[in-house]
Amino acid sequence: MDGRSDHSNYRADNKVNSTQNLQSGDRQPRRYSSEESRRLLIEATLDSIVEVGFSSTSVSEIVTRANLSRGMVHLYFDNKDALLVAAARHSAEVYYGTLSEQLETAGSSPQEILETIILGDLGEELLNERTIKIWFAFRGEAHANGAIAQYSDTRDDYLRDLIFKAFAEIAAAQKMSEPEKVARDATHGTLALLEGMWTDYLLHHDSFSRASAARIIFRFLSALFPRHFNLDGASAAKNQPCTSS
Amino acid sequence: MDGRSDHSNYRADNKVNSTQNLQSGDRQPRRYSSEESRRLLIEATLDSIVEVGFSSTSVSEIVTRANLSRGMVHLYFDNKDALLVAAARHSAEVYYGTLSEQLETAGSSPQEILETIILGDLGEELLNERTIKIWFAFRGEAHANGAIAQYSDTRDDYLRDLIFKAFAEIAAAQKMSEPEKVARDATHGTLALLEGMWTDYLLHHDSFSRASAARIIFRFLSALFPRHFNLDGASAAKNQPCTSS
DNA sequence: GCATAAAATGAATGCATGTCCATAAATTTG
DNA sequence: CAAATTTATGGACATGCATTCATTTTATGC
Repeated sequence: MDGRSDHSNYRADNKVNSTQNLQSGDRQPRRYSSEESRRLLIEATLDSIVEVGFSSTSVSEIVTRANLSRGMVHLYFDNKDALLVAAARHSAEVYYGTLSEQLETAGSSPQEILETIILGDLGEELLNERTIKIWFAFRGEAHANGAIAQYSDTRDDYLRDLIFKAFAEIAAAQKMSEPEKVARDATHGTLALLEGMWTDYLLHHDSFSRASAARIIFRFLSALFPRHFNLDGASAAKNQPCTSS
Repeated sequence: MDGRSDHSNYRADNKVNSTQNLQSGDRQPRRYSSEESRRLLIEATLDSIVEVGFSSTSVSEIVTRANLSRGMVHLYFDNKDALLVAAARHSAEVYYGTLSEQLETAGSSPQEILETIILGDLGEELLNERTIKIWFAFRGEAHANGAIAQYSDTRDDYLRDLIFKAFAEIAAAQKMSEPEKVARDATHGTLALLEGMWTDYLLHHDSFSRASAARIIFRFLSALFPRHFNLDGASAAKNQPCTSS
C-alpha cells in the first residue's frame, strides 16, 4: 500500500522473533522488556557522550547505538532531556553503588574507611576514561539544566558525613585543639583533593598515575594526622592501635 | 527590486553613521574595526555559554547577543567551531594574564609566590559565576574537540614549574628527606586542591567560601611545611626569616 | 568627489534535529 | 484462537541549525 510495508522486510532481515534465541548476529533481537530497552537507551546515551561528546549526542546518535528505532526514546522517556537526566541519574547511582559495596567489605576503623573511599574513588572501577568523560560532560551542562546538576555531584552529604565522622574520630584521638574544625577542614580538603585528581585525570590522562594521586593525598593526610596515616595510606591502623582509650 | 532593499531601513532605524558619535542608544554603532568585531563575537559566545549553556549556544544566539549580523561569524572566523576555540583561547589568556599581573606585584619569596597563586586562583577576579561556568563548559566538550582541550587547562607547565620551584626551595630550607619528591607531591597536591575548590564552587556555589577554601589549603600546607605556612597563608614569610641560611 | 577597498548585511540553502503518530509486530489475556 | 495489550517501527513534520553569497553601506586613498 504505502511505502511503509518494508517494515516487515527490515524485521526479517535484522531481527528474530524470540527473546530467547537470536540467530543473525547483525542486530540485537527483539527484546520485549521495557526495562531492558530503557537501559539500552541510557547506555547508548552514555556511549554517545563518551565517543562524540554531549553536544553531538542527538536522538539519532542514541537510537543508532542502541539499535532501536527513533520512536523508542519518546516511548520510554518524555523527551530527549528526560533521557539525559535518567542517564545522569544512572551514572550517579553506579558511582554510589560501587563505593557502598567497597565500603561494606572494608574495615570499620576511621582510617580504613577513609582509605577505602580514597582508593575507591581513584580506582579503575570508578575513575576511568569512560566515567571521567561522562562526569565532566554532565557538569559542563549542569548549570543549564537543574535536573542534571542534581546528579552531577559525586560527593553528596552522605559521603561527606562519613568522611567527617572518620576525621572527627581521628582528630579526637590525636587530642588536637579544635578537633571539629580540623575534621571539617580535613573533610573539605580531602574531597577537594579527590575532585582535583579527577580533573587531573581528565586533563592529563597520559601522565596520570593512580598511585601518585593516592600517595599525594596520603602525604597531606599524614602531615595533618601523623599518627594515623603514612604515604601508603592508613597503615597506622594496621600496625598500632590508635583510638585514644 | 528584490525584498532585500529594506537593508537601509534597518540601518536607518538602528544604526548611526559614524564610529565616533553614536546617538540613538538602541543598538551599538557601526564599528569598522575587525578586531573589535572579533572581540564582540568572542564575548557574546562566552555570554551565551554562561547564560544558556554550551549546547544551546548557536550562531543565532551569538550574533543576537553581539548585535551583529549572521554573516559576521563567518567573516571573522572559519566557522562556528573556530569561534568556540577562539573563545576558549581568550579565556585561558585572561586567566594567565590576570595571574601574571598579580604575581608581578607580589613578593619574591617562595611563600609569597605560593600565597599569591592560591589567593589569586580563588579570588573573585579569576573564580566567579561566569568563569566557572565557562571553564566547565569547555572541559565538558574538551574530549570531543582537541583544540578546545588545549585551552581548557588552567594549570599549565609554566605555572606548575613556578609552584614546584617555590616548594623545592621551601623543602630544602626545611631540610626534609627527599626534598624534591616532597616538592613534587606538594605541587601536584596544591594544584589538585585548587582544582577541587573550583569544582566545589561549581557544584556548591551557595555554601562556598573563598576564605574557607584558602584556609583549608593553607592548613594542609602548614601541616607539610609548619615553619613556612599557617592557616592565614604564608605568614611565616612575613614574621620571621625562613631561609635556612 | 570619485574610485576602490573594507566592513557588514540578511535572505536563501540544504541538512539535521526533536517530536509525533499511524501502523505493525509480538505477547498476553480471556 | 480471537481480542486486547504491550512493544516497536520509521516516515512525516516543523523547526532550527551552520553556512554561503549577492548586495549594500561605510571608510579610505587619490
